[in-house]
Amino acid sequence: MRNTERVQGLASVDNALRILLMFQQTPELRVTDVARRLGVSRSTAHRLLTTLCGRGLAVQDGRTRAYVPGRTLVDLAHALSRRPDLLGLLRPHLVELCARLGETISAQVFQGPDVVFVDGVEAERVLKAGLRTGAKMPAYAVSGGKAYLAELNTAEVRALYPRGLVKLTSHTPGDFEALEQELAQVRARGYAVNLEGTETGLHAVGAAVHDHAGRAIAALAVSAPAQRLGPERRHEVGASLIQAARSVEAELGSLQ
Amino acid sequence: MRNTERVQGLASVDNALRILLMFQQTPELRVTDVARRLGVSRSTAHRLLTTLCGRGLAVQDGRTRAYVPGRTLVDLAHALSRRPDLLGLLRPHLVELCARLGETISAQVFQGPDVVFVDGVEAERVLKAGLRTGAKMPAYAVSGGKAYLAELNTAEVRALYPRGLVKLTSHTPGDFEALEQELAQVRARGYAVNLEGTETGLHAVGAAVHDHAGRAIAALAVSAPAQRLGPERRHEVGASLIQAARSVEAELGSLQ
DNA sequence: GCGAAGATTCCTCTATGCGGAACACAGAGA
DNA sequence: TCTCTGTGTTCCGCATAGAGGAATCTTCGC
Repeated sequence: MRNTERVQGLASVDNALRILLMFQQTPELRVTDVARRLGVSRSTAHRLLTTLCGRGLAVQDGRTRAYVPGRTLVDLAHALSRRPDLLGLLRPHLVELCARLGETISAQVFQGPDVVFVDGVEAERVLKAGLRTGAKMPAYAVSGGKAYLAELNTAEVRALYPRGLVKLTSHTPGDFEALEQELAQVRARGYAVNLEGTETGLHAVGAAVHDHAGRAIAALAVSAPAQRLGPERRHEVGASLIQAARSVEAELGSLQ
Repeated sequence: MRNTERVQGLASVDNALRILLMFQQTPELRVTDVARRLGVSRSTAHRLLTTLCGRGLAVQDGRTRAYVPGRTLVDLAHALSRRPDLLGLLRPHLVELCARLGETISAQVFQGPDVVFVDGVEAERVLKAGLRTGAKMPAYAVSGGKAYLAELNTAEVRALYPRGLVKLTSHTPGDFEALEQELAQVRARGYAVNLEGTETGLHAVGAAVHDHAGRAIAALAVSAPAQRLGPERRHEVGASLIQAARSVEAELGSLQ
């Protein structure tokens, strides 16, 4: 495995999933192209493709020998799109916010001490924050996570990190005192900010989304190059995120 | 790997794909359930699920700890469903034929000497032929494949099987003489039949679908228990398949 | 608080997935 | 028609990636 692409979990499985995702941009895939893009041998690429064919997720065109998406893949998608869910509710808001604010926007959900990036829409500028969909990070290092932690009391926050905090950059809060100061500011402002907490040069603003019982269940976050997210802009973005969160919550409420 | 389920290609990849397909019937998956259904250990199931999460194809609900489909999976599906293709054209015909004839219907494409089952709709009766989507079989052993071979000349057919034919059941044609007799009948009738050629007790009828240049590019086939596909019924089904094939061809022609 | 069930982590082991090479196939050009 | 090149497929040997088991952690119900 000489591939330098980030691998999450099982490498063989990850490569097969990447082939599926290639179908979004490339309707027809060739063994040689797949091998090159994955950084694997042709025989490996062939094995992966034939495995996908075995479950009807891909099919080979007998004339051109290229591989195209199989019906089972589309059927799966149709079955899923019939189920409204939180992610489905969030999506149009992500799109609208990205268009209005001109910055990359992401949706995050909480998993114990971490947040997971579950969706996002990328800004269309050349210099922009990229998407982290699928990534998991400590909540205290991410704006959406801070918005969540601000709704817990001190003991609850400490219980999430029994071994203390680990700084990702020099700006990440490194102990509970620093984190509590930040969370107090989040509570006062209504939105959270993250100034180079996960990556140098990157700023972010986040606001929590609540369920009908008032518990934070997700967060909306805008991330951008630091020079584009000064104090005034952050306040403007924060207000937009809070407004969007309230809209999502209203839609969630109407589903109960 | 103690799993007895058919494995196509890489076992680890196949298991991950099966998890994706589980989302069609089961909106939320638990590690323990996935492990049981795949026949693997819980740690393996957990590894597979976290790999899916790494590419945004699944996401874990932080509160319930169950895994649900991720946005990337649905986005992929939506991107694919925006592309009309042969499979897309065939689908409504498969659904209509299945409803009208009351039997399992499948779409097959050709790959050299074989056919691949690329789509299908299963009859709603208790006793019925199952779907073979994803499976590859010798063309001479399958009704859709015979419909295709009937449009080749003798030399072309022989060139596809340089090592001769292999009987799958006692009814599969075992040499070129027997096969040519069958293909002559296909040409006379306009549709192909397969009487227990791949499985004892199973009969099938197939007809080829052509592109604008008149080349067979796919086949529609009805398969059913032998007692339900006597000579008269086969003729009726054959006529319906030919009619549907002509409709698909008209729609294909309108796309040129 | 306790026990049971389920999820996660980590270690060891081996068989599965990998790459390389040979072969098969297809197309283009002479 | 033949040759060459590019691409897809098959097969073999190898070692490491993936699997299972056990310990640990987490959650839930009583």
